[in-house]
Amino acid sequence: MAHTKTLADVAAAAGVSKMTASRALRGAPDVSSATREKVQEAATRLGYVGNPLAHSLSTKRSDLIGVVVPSLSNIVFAEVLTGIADRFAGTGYQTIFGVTDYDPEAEALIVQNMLSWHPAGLIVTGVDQMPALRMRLSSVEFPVVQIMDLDGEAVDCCVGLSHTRAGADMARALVAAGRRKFGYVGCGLGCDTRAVKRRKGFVKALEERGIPLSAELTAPGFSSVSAGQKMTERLLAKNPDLDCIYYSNDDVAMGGLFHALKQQIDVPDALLLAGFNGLDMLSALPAPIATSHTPRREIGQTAAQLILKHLSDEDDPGPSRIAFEPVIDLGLS
Amino acid sequence: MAHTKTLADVAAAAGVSKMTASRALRGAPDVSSATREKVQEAATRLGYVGNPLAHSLSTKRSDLIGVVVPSLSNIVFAEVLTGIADRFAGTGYQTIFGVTDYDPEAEALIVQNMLSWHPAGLIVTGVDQMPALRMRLSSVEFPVVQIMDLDGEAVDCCVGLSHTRAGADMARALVAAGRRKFGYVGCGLGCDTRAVKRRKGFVKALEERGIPLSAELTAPGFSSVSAGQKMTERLLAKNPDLDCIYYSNDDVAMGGLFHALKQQIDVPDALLLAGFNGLDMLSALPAPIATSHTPRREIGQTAAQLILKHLSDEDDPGPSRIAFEPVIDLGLS
DNA sequence: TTGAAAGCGCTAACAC
DNA sequence: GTGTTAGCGCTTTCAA
Repeated sequence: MAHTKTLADVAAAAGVSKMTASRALRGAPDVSSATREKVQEAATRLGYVGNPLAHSLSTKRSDLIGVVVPSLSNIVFAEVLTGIADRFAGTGYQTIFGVTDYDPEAEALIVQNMLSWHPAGLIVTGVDQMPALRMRLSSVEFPVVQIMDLDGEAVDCCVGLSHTRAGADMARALVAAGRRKFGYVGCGLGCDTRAVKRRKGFVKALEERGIPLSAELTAPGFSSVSAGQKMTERLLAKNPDLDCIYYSNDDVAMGGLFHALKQQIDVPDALLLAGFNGLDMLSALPAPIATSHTPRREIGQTAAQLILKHLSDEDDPGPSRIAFEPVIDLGLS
Repeated sequence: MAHTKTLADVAAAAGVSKMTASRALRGAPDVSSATREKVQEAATRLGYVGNPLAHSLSTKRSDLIGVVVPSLSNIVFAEVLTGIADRFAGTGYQTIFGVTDYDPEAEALIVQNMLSWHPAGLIVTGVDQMPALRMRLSSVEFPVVQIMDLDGEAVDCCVGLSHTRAGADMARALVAAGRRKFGYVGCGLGCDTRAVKRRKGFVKALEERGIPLSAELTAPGFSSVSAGQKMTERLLAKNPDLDCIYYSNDDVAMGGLFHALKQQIDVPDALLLAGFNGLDMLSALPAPIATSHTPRREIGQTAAQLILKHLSDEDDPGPSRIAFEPVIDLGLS
């Protein structure tokens, strides 16, 4: 590509001015269809590709959508991203993304950096940003969507679910299913505020029914199947009489199941395991894991949709708050 | 953000010209340390954030790194992305990414679109791009790294492993472990060229030892645990005498394991299951799955590192080809 | 060591 | 309907 074709080249080739070419290519209303065709023909012939850099600098608005997630090793966020990418595919918007590793300061830095690109919209995970970042976000002039979590105050738009309530709902469902001796196993509660909320809702709902949490084991570090396995082993060694364990998520719960299978523990009759997310994989497991199904992909799509709506609407539709209801599935058929 | 601060503001505040401010901020050599400090002080005081759009337009080179992967629902690519993001964190480069859904035409479109951003580098998955895209890529003036696959001709740099050989190695290891009646189960071979290569290497290595593939079941659609479970059930129903099944990857193999566990099949003694990737999760399973451990994260980091090297070096280091050797683990302790 | 002019490729705002 | 002018915010000349 010796010399990238510019609008000027197209205009020259079509025998019109740069402005007319620009208008024609963007489909502005006031261009005669004759010139429009001339210009389009010239553009395709030259293989003209617009320069979004120049475009954005001129309009002070890029077609970039910033997306910030805490982690990618967790399949859940990968699915959310897929939903986002899905919805933006073919719209001309480009997603740029950042991974915070659950570090609020890293998040602030990443967002700050994204802002310098003058994005058309921003999607960030959760509602628990640092105060400085919240303030910064509330003063931007493009749509901001906070996803996954509804427990807290949103800056602008918000798509997700109440994790506190999800935890409480699960507690009620498990009690209704006859469980009484509860254990809890969690990973990364130091940084995953949503897992903390679920645990809190869970414990509170139990207490409201006069049932204590009999045992608990938490660990720093990211959640993983193997962590779940080891922690379950330790928890059960000290508390063999539990009839139910609530986990910070499905991954950890699967580790618990694998331990139980090895130990020939009767799941779910003797011990019911409950996670969170409703990973597809669960349906294939040799024994059931109770879970709350969350629409990850849909959350991503909805967030993207919301941004598109804000960008297309003449009149700003204002902040929205879209709540999804996780569906509890105890897996007891 | 009423009026975003520009370089002109900083310059004015520091009492110098725009040019001097620009040079000072970029750390150009020929600026007196006195003015440099003045400018830097003014910049931080005003909260100045450079505009990468203008910068890129001017230099005709952005700080964007394009990353194209076939899918995100597969944890493998999420891990590669994590590695890439890791390495670029704090370098000032921004990754923009696209998901092709294993569609070569979508890939061509996405890359074309990325090129218009004048990225500083590009990372694409595999070496099997459409000819038109290959040609396009070979003529760009920034580093291009193809990742994951080494079986084919690279456009520029290449980081990954030979899937053909990985399949063959696994076949040899399984034969050495005494297996003789082989089955194969695979998903999405219509689009996942790397899985196809592994299967091909596997079958060929078996043949070289005079062992045929006794049974095979493939299906369109993306790989998943549940697909693996169902397909294994069907395969074993017709071929109960298999003593080993090779899967297109670990996900599908896990589905197979779950089926076997339900059926009380003795894994691995009666039936050995083999996948590919070496997912962390495998170590927690109640029965072993043979696998080839691939360094996903490391591949991502290496690709990023390669780009950084090309961008920093005065003299172009030229195309590199970095091969990783997957480590086979039969899980038979 | 510093500054002034010109321009990256595009578009908003006016003329014609 | 179409062209002209003047930027967007930065950097690359080149001159001082």
